[in-house]
Amino acid sequence: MPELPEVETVRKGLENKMLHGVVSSLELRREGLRYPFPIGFSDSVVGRTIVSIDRRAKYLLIRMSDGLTWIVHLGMTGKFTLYQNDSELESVGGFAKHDHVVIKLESGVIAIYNDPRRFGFMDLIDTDGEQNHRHLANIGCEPLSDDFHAQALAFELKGKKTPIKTALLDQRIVAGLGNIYVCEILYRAKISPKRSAKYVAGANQQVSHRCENIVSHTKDVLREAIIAGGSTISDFAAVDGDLGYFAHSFRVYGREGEVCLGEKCEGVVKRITQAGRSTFYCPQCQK
DNA sequence: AAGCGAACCTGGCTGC
DNA sequence: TGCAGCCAGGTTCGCT
Repeated sequence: MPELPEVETVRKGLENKMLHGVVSSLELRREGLRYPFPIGFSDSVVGRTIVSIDRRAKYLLIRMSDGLTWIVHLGMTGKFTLYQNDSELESVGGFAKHDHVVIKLESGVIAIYNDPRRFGFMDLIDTDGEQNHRHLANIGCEPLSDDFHAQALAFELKGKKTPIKTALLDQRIVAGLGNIYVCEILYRAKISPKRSAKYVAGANQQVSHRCENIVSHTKDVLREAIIAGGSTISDFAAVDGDLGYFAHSFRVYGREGEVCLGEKCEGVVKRITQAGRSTFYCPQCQK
């Protein structure tokens, strides 16, 4: 389910209840998710302290004592639910279908990872070797960091024939954008998703106003979504990273056949398929 | 080499 | 009520 803002919301929720906690048990209720769990998973984690919880792109990085990092990717349907203690878990009827991983802390807190489609995965790595990890090695810059600016984006897009929609979904170009937010960003930037990346990058030696547009709208959309996620989960009991919190703010995604929300635009939102994914856009105001 | 489509899974919704 | 078909927010693999 989650794109960058949802993963960030989950990160905050876990941090709120689990930071500085010591893992007392790890129960794996199946062999793996998308990939098998790492060998010796439970033994490696039990007894360690959670030192910090970070995020890179859509990856959660749970930093454990003594240089171990626990990587979690939520895939499409991964979520965590947190309970204060055993009795709180029992009060909701215990485990649910697709509860795959159960983390218990010495404080009594329980975190349950649930993932119906099992596109998510978990892995353990040495924190030192993080740059070399197959999933983290080739990821582009964080869109909310100062490194993400118009020149940097133009450099990445330069010479690419692929549509801008597909390019922005490429995690090597920018980290953490997914299908929904890319649609929303291009809508706000008034750029057609069908434009080639190189067209958006513009001519050599100049900073494309289109890239500036995309960068500023990217930061806006992500920040708004993170705020929406954070404000909705007042009590962090469940950290499900559901896009529902921001869904009412979608201006184009999922609005096929509806009138464009743009000022004075009478266009109708269209849905097309690009690289196997649905793209929603307004052919009238996105040029 | 870049750029597609398919594959990995389950569940929810639509239409017959 | 049942069932087939299509869709889903991600990532990787393999073929052109």
